[in-house]
Amino acid sequence: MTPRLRQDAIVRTLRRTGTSTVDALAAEVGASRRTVLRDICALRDEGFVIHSETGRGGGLQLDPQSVQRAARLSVAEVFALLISVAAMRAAGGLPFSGLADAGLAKIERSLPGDKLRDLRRMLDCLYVGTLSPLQDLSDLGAMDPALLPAFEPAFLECRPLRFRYRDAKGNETLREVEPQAMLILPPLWYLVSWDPARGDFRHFRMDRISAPEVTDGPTFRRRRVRFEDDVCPYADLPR
Amino acid sequence: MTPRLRQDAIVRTLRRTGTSTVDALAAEVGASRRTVLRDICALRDEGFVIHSETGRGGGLQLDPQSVQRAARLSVAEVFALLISVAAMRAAGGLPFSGLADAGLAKIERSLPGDKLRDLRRMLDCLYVGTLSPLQDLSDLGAMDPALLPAFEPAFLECRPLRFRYRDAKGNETLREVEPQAMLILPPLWYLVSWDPARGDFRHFRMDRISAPEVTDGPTFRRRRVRFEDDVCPYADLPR
DNA sequence: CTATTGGTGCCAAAATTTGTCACCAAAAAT
DNA sequence: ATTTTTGGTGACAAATTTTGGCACCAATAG
Repeated sequence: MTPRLRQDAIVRTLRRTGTSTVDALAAEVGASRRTVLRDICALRDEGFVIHSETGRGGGLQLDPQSVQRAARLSVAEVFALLISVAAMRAAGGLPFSGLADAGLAKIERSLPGDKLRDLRRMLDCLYVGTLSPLQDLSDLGAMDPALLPAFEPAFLECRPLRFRYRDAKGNETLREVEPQAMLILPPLWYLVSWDPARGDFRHFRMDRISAPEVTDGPTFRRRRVRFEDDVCPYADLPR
Repeated sequence: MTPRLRQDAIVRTLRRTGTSTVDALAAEVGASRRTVLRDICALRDEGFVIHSETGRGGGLQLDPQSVQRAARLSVAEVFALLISVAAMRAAGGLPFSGLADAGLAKIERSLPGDKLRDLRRMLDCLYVGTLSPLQDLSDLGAMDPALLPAFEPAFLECRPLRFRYRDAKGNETLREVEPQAMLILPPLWYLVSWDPARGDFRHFRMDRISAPEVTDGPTFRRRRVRFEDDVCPYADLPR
């Protein structure tokens, strides 16, 4: 009898009997009192609420509401969580990143096949690198608060995005591009876009974008993006 | 690495790569060929449909329609995910942070009351601020790779932590403190600790800590931490 | 005070998991 | 036809995890 199976048996018994003592459970599942207590502990760690009362007439009781409602996340939500973990890792050590990955793995694994395909397609649009071109923090501007509300739907729904861009020399231009991917070179975020007017890819630092607007033009198709050397799609990173 | 985690990693890799050989999987998850084959066997027993083909160009392939199961996250895992989202927000705009928060909210809601209280208590140990004291990226050192494996259990289990600390002037001292909280002032991470020898709180920049060790001393109790002005517990932030 | 019941720490025994090695079978390349 | 690549099996010792047993604490009810 594996630990996992025994724990399932304990949950089932508790659901059936309502209240039960540790010793009764031990007899039921054919394990020692000590092992059952350890299992109770493990189940509580996993989120089951198990009330306990000492003394005569006491025992263990499983809160019927604690049956974990599976958190059903949308693909975009899982993607968003992945982004933040990926970005933090790229920025250097992230405390508890191992645990965060374990959690994400569980979530990913709970996604049905078709949603997983969607997620993978989105992950192909996320690139991370470690070498930041930025050496002086004072050069890091604030992101236009209007950017995210426009960028997010444009990126998710493959709609062209129009904005003003201020390049390194301070020149401002008006752009209308297809947001194809995101590149993270901490602490900078880049929008990797296909520029139809120029027939080529262009990178835009997100903190230099202003007055963004989702156009009502037709949706575009995703293209294969190419980078050099130390930049790789997040999906290909070993985890 | 426990069998369960390794099997999760194998499923993720197979989903990511489409087709993969046993040896590639073994290298990826850092286990022997034999172990991977055993894991494949176990996964098949659990209901995953994994096609295989011998000979050149052969390999393993996971049927994308394979089972899904509810994601049961532990409190520590949820905490870890929260940290990375919190850190990214603090570092400035995070694309899709709204979605990430929505996802986290769903996960949180799926946690039963008890575990939610635990999570809240952990969140009280997480502080974020926006003003970084750092203006020159060259001053940002690399975190000691040994830090996280020592810090994480010390923080989670309330065990004292011993380490060498190099202050701003370059002086090295040996410390033994109680890790009470984490403070994020991107891109810096601080360990907020109670120093029993000095009877006061002290902040330590994580990238200046070296040779960390969890002591086998008694566990400590969490204390109320106080900060000024623009630093607040993550739990108090509107979300 | 005593009996009952949950809960923890510790340690050695038991069970399981893992790595290594030899070897088989099928398919593709030569 | 032979070699190479790739999945798969069996066996056994080493490493790791799980388990049982024990002593003991805390709370509660009679």
